[in-house]
Amino acid sequence: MSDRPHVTLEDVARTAEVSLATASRAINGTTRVRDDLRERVLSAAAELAYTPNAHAQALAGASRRTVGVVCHDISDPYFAALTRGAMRVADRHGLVVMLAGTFADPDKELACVSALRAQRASAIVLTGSAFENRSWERAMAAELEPYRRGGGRVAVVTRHRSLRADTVSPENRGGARAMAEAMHRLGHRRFAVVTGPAHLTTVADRVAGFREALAGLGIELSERDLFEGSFDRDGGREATAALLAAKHKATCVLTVADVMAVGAIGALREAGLSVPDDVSVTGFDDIPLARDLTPPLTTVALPLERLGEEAMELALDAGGGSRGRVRRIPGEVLLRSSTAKPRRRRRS
Amino acid sequence: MSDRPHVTLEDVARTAEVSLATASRAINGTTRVRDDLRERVLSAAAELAYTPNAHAQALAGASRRTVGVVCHDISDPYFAALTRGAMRVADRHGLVVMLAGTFADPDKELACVSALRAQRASAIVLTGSAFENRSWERAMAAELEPYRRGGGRVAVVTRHRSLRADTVSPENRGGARAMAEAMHRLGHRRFAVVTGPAHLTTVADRVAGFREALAGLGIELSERDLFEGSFDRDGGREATAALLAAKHKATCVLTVADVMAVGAIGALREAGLSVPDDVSVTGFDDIPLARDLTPPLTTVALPLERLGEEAMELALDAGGGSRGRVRRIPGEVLLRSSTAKPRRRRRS
DNA sequence: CTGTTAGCGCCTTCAG
DNA sequence: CTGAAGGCGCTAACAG
Repeated sequence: MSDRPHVTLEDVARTAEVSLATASRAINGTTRVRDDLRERVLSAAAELAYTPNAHAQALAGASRRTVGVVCHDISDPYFAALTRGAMRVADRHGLVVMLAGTFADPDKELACVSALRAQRASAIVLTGSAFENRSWERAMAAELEPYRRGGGRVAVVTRHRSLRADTVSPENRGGARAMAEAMHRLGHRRFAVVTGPAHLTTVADRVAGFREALAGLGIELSERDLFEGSFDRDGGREATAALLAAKHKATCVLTVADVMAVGAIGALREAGLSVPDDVSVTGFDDIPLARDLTPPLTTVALPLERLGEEAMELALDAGGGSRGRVRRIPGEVLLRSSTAKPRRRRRS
Repeated sequence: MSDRPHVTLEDVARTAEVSLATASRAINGTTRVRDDLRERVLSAAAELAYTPNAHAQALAGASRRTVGVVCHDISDPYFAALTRGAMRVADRHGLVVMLAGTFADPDKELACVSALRAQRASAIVLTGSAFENRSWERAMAAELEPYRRGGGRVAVVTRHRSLRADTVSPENRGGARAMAEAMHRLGHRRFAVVTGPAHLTTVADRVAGFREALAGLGIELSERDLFEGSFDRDGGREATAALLAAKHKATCVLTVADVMAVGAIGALREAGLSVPDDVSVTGFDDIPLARDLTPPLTTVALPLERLGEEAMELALDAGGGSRGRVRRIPGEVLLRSSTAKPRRRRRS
């Protein structure tokens, strides 16, 4: 038809031979419009394959149909599940979500929030761990503050209270504590921790939980019992390789995430050790595939999709008045077969 | 500071005591601006925490910094990996991606494209299987056509040529053929297929590949050898349960996706069968965790992230002239331990 | 009910 | 180099 870059409402109005306003009303159903006119407008719109320009709509102050979700890495099952939950409720509200992946880069995360702010997203959900970094934290708060002042809502999962946003808080520390205690109860006395980057609050909290519980049971976790890797499968693999190289005598390896546990199990196996016969391994999160591993992974189960759903709900629910509702989500220790009583004879 | 809902360029200009135009130029670096003025503008912007309104920018015809990716379900490792690749290249180009999840609902998929169109996304990548459905297909084409006419670019992964978009085409059929042949070569003669919804082109293509290869080897796959479930882990589980209930005598179960294979292995195990000693199981895709399963999954490996990357690259590269470049991506049979030579004695 | 008109916030010719 | 003015597409008051 036309060569115009885009079909606009004006084109539709002209084709239907009505005024701009009438066309707008007919399409949005804002006000009643005489039937025949509406017919004409609608068919003109269909014929021209008209789609309203969301930018113009937003500018004109009508819609705010987009929300943002920012996460570190969508290909991590943890974030995938969270995001799915968040998307589901956004969808239910007829909102489109802009997903921003930061690849765990603090600067990029700031940039994402800025972009979302520019898009005038009506809500932003920050998932995943924050960075234990004062200046970053300040910068993020500085970005969020004006966003909120402009009417934006924000909710976070596992973040510092300092952001003063509604937060969904899985009990990382408590879950870790429970897991360490459960392993102790199973009979383990020599532990090692396979952990991720210490500057991630999630990591820090979980390790703290392990340490706390064990200390309470008379077992000190020293720096030499901690093996750090990236917060993914390969990180788990490498950290465990280091553990093996150090000839650590642990009978139980506590990891801070299921994905790391997967790597850990792989490394242990390659070294000829059996899980759980020689070493027990625990995870954290209960990602979907945890139960399908062999052996099925003992882990601290978190209702991942629900975390995402709740966060989005908080973000969308303008209620709550003063900033800072907190919804705690407990984790549950799931004993599966990657853990067992320690054997008598020491390994290696 | 102000109570205005949003800080605008005008606020910045006023604070800096310059004109709107100068403020704009100083911030965008479009034209040279006297140093002191620029300083003033920039510091005013910083002080007021100014963020340009992306909608206004887009409306004014300047930027088009968003691209869309639509997929069925982000929590499926296949889509997660694809999306990750796509996001990576978008990121590299300084673009924000809007991820739309359709939960495998054709209507929702149409709605997503419409929303992306409204956002004037500069490019749209459709990942994941199309639906084998004439009227849906027409509707999608009708939505895409005007989008393109308006300058929008679109690329698809595994879709019908009928959409006439640039496409990245993993060789589902060829890969399936190769897998079936490999299993035949291993010695298998009795096959069953655990498959997903037949209306997904991906599923259809893969099954066709199995059938084709087997037919060439003198083995007919009848309807009774096909067990259908949803396109995920649980679907694989259920389809396999049905297979077991039917007392199918297959020595090798070909599945159309790794996630389904995971379910299949679980079901087989629960029935007391050993994989691969009693039954061999194959997957398709090579999702990240495939190698970490026990036994590691024999599968048709597809470079998932690259699929996403290439699709986004095609979408972003206005070149290519006439619509319809096709980039074929071969799959590679990866023999791991979920498959083995069939045993002599028949099972069950 | 319907049409006219004034912005929404920004960019970009145009003059100066 | 800087300022004033028009317009991007749409909606929401206003008048008719």
